[in-house]
Amino acid sequence: MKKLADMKRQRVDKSVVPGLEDEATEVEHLLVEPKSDHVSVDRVLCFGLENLEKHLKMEDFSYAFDYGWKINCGGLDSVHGQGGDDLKLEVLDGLLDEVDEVDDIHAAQDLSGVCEDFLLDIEFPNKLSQLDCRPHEGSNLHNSSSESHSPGFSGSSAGVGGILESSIATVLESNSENGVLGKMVVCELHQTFRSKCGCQAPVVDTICPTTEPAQDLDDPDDYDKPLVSFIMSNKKLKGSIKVTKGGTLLRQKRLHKHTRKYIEEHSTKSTASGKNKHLKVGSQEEPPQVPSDTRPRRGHPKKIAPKLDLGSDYELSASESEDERKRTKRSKKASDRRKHQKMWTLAEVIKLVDGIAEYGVGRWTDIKRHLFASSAYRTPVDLRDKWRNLLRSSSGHKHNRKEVENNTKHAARLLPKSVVRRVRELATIHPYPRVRGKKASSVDSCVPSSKQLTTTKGDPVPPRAKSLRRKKE
DNA sequence: TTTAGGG
DNA sequence: CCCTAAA
Repeated sequence: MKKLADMKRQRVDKSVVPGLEDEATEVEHLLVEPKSDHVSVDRVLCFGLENLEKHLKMEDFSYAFDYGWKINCGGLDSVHGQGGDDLKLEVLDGLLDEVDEVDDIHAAQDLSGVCEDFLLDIEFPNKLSQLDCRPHEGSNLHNSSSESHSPGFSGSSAGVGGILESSIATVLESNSENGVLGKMVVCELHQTFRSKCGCQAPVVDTICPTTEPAQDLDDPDDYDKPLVSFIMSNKKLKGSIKVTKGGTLLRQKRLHKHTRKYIEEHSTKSTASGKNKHLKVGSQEEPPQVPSDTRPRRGHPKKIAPKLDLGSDYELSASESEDERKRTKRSKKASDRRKHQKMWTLAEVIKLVDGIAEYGVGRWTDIKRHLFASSAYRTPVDLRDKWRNLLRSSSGHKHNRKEVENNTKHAARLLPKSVVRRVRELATIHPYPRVRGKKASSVDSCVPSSKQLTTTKGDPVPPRAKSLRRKKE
C-alpha cells in the first residue's frame, strides 16, 4: 500500500508540470482571441453609461443601485440591514436584465468575439462603481462588522462577491483612462472585497484578490476570472450546506459500486493529505506542500510532451490550487465523490467550443490532444461531459428571470452570450448523439458559417461526426 | 483505446 | 465526475 502511494505521488509530481503549461497555453489562446481589447472596453463603457442614464430616471431603481452597492461595500449603513436580501436580489435581477438587454443589442451590431461579450456581462458593476461608489476616503473598511446581521446573507453574497470581483477587472481595464484614480478604486475594491470575505465567508477568502497592487490582474485574460470566482464562491457556499444534506447518501450509494480503483484513490488521497491533517485540526488552510494537487487521474498524462514552462503567473493557476486544496481538505469528511473536480473556466469552455468547431463533435481525443494537450486533467471524457452539459444548459430554458431567486443555477447565466450562441450553433450543426430532451432542429443540410475551421491545423473536419449521426427526432 | 450513455 | 458497455 505504501508503495502504491508512493507511485501515485510521483505521478502527481510529474503532472504538475503539464498542468502549469496548460495555463500558459491558455494564456496564449486568450491572447489570440480578443481582437481589440481596448476598443471594446470603451464601447462597453460608453454604451453602459448611456444606457444607465435611461434607467436613472426611475427613482427606485437608482435607489436600488445605491442600496445594493452599499451592502456590497460592507454594510456602510446598518440601517438597511434588515430584509436586505430580497431587495438586493431584486437589484441583481434588475442589473442582470439590463445587462442582457445591452448584450443583445450589442450582439445585433455583430460585434462578435467572446471577450467583448463577456465584458458586457460584467460591465454593470462598473456603472455602479462610477456612480454610487465614489471612493470613500478609506473609511469603509472597518464597517464590515455589520455584515453579520443576517444568517441568510451569505447566500446572496456569493453572487455579490463575483460581481464585485468582476468590477475590479472591468475597472482595471479602463485604467488607462482613469490613470491613478482607477488604480485607487481598484485597491479600494480589493480591500473592501477582502474584508467582506473575511468576515462572513472564509471559504471565499482564498479567491479574494490580494491587496497588492493588482499584479495578478494585469493579465489580458483576466476576464476569465469572474466566471471562475463566481462559480467557485457560489459553489463553495452552497456546497458546504449541501454536503451534509445529500453527501452521505451519495457516497453510500457510490461505495456500493466502487471497487479497486475507488479504494486505490482513496488511500492515496489520505496519504497525500496526511501530513496536513496532523498540522492543522480546525485551523484555516495550510500552505500546501502539495502546491497544486493537480490530478493526473486515470487519463494518459504520459502522452503529454512537456514543453518548457511559459507563464506560471496565469491567474488561474492560483485559484485552481486553492480550489484543489480546499477540496482535498473537505473531502476528508464528506463528498468523497468528485474527489477531484476542477472548475471549468470560461477560457476552457471557449477552447472546447473551438475544438468542437474544428474537429467535430465526438472527436474528443483529437480535441484533447490539440487544444487541451497540456491539461493533465480534462480527459476526453471530461470534454465530452462538459459538452453535454453545455448543450443541456444552452438549449434548455431561456434566461428565466426568476432564476435569481435562489442563486442556484446561475451556471447558465454565467456563460457569456456569445459562447452560448456558439454552443447552440454547434448543437444544431451536429447534435450530440442521442440527446433525448433536446429540441430537434429541422434543418440538417444547412451548412452554417463554420467558425475558423482552418485555424492552426489544416485538419479536415472529420466527416464522421456529422454524417454518421443524423437528426434525432 | 475511444465513445456513448447512464448515474 | 465517475463508471460500464460497446465499438
